[in-house]
Amino acid sequence: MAPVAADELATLAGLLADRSRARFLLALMDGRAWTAGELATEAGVAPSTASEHLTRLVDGGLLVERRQGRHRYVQLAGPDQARLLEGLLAYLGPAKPANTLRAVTADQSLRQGRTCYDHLAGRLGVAITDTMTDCGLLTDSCAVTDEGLAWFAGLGFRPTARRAPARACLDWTERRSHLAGAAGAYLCAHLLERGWVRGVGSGRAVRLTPAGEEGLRDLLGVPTP
Amino acid sequence: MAPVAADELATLAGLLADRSRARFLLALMDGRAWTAGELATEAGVAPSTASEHLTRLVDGGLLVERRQGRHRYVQLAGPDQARLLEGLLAYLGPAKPANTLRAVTADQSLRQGRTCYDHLAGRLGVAITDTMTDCGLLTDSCAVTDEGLAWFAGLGFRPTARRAPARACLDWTERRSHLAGAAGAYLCAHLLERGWVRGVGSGRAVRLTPAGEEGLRDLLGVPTP
DNA sequence: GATTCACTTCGGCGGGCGCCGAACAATCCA
DNA sequence: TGGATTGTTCGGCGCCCGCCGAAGTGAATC
Repeated sequence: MAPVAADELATLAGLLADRSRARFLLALMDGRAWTAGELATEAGVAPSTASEHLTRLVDGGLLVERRQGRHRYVQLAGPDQARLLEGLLAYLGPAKPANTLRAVTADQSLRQGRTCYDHLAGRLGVAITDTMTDCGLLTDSCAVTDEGLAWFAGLGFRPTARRAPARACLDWTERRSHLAGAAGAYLCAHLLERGWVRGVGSGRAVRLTPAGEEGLRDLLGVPTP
Repeated sequence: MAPVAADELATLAGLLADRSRARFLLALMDGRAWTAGELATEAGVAPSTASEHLTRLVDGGLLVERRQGRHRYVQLAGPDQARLLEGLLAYLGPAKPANTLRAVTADQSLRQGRTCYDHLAGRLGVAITDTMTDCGLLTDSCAVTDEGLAWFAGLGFRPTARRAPARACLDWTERRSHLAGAAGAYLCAHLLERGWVRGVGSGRAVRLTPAGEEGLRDLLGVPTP
């Protein structure tokens, strides 16, 4: 077969084939920008080591960087890169049971609800997606219906030509699909801004606030997940 | 973040992060079983080298092997593994333009039609999928409609609980979805068996035969792609 | 039973990769 | 201006990995 494709595949995989770089990428799955130092701490390596890794990831196109003062902010390059990682995580399947109390509770809250690059995932994400499907706002495969388009317009969402308004993203803890794409990102940002969803701890875990529970019930008739 | 997930990701990526192993996997994307020797020739490495690579891929769960006499047959472990590779190839995007005549023609026929693990892809695969969608046999997102279920039943297809009857697979040359899953695999096998689709050369490339053109026109009203 | 064939195991070679600490550069703050 | 903070570059260390050829195993063939 075409050796060129094999080389590209091997090169791409090589970028991910390192414990430290993998930890960077997993951390960056929250969609936020991290500084080089934060990532070094996160992965437990020296700043110099992290710096070299980041250069490789940026050169490889997986990350984009923004220099600001004496900080180097780095972020997933875009939805394509997030999708790539999601696909790999979905293949690896649900994380194995954790063995320390701290890890267990962190794991629990992560399963309960989290951000997945720029949209909601975990039980919360799946529950919202299910309810929207029941309401006829989404099709079974997470496409936005006409009714759904009107609903999103009511929230202030305006679809663009550049990015698909909605797509299904396979949830790696629930093994079910949840809403992703531009509409999913908008919804997530909207709920965070309204304070209906709030971050838990420093990671990607999020939870529904009491106000959010009520608000979503009004908006969709969603039961507490 | 959970270091365990990072380690698993890095380990998995490490399996793919080698030119020779990547060539093996790409070759095995045709869904057939290859012998160790064939793969060694394909990748241009010594048999001993290939043997070691195959052991790693089997241990890593990407491949399954079957010993038969003095041959070691090896094959993609299943649809999950094929999906994983499809996802990576889709990220890499359409292959860059080839620069030798032989490569160009091989590339052309591959784009025209090919098997993708166990179903049809390329222009042919997308064209068949599109026509089936137009006929109301599939939804926009490659789910089988009730009408489609009846149509497939007429072909002798019997859905099982173990595998989803249909799903969308992103075509890495067309950048469009085509039909995959159990129904896609059945259709591909069916067309090959009837002689409506035939392999071109030794790779994954396939083309529609005159009989197939006529037969599909009867069955679906499909124009020549 | 001897030969051939497909594959595996082993030893050894070379190269690349990940890691660190030390020195350096750039920026912010007092 | 001087010192603290942040990140980068460089040299060097050690390890792992991919590769090969030679020798070995086991099955098929004659």
